[in-house]
Amino acid sequence: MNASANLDAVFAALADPTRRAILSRLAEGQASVNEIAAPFEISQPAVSRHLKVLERAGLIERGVDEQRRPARLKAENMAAAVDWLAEFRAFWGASFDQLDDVLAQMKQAEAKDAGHD
Amino acid sequence: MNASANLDAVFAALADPTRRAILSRLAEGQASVNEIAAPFEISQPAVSRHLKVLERAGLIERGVDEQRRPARLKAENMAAAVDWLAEFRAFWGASFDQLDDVLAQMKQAEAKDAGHD
DNA sequence: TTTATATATAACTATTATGTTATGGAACAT
DNA sequence: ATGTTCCATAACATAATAGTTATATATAAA
Repeated sequence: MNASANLDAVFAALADPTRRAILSRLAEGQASVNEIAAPFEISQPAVSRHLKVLERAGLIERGVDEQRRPARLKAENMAAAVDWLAEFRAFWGASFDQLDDVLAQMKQAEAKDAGHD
Repeated sequence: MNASANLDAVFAALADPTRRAILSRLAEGQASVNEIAAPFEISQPAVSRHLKVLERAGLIERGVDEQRRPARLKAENMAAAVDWLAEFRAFWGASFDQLDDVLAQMKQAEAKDAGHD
């Protein structure tokens, strides 16, 4: 609901390398918990909890497939994060005039939940 | 040094609303610790520690001005964060074909430290 | 030299995060 | 019915985070 609290959750979720790796994995397609956990050395419950963090941040969605609870990417909140970071594009050292256009499109496309911090 | 560890620090730093507000403040120009602390209800030591977190994440630099240690924005690592997030632009729901061009420019502009993740 | 200002650090507390192992429960297979 | 697979949750240990107050340090001013 609160945009700032949402950004808290999104950035906090992205701060963990395991969770970023999970998101990269999900960019290739949805996957079950065991499929997601396979490449990591941590336990399955630990992965389940990472998935819960990602879900609370709105970065993934869960589904139902027999016993499985596949996770799939839901990247809109990444756009919100980029949107916040875009405030600082003038400080990135390069010329990002075009980015303004892109962000304008983004705001239009996201006209669903407008307000942002 | 390590790009992934760097992203850990950057995203973790961005996960706190006080720190995001500090960065927004610094986008208007460098400021001393007391100037930065003024709008907040937390103590000065707390602000000093937030600044240390931002500095370790490479998001600010400190200067010297008599007794003051002014902080100023250093946004390159924000670009690194956006760069990572850009992997997922295809999932943002809109068409961001132009973003590819922007990112290409970004990579060129950042030809200083190339490797990411 | 003493005092004031600006900031950092130390010591402490409370909360949150991340991992573990053990176990529970749902859905499927036999 | 029983076992197997898949996942979640409970209970716990440890570490990191974020805040506090008290104090130290550096520079400037009187």
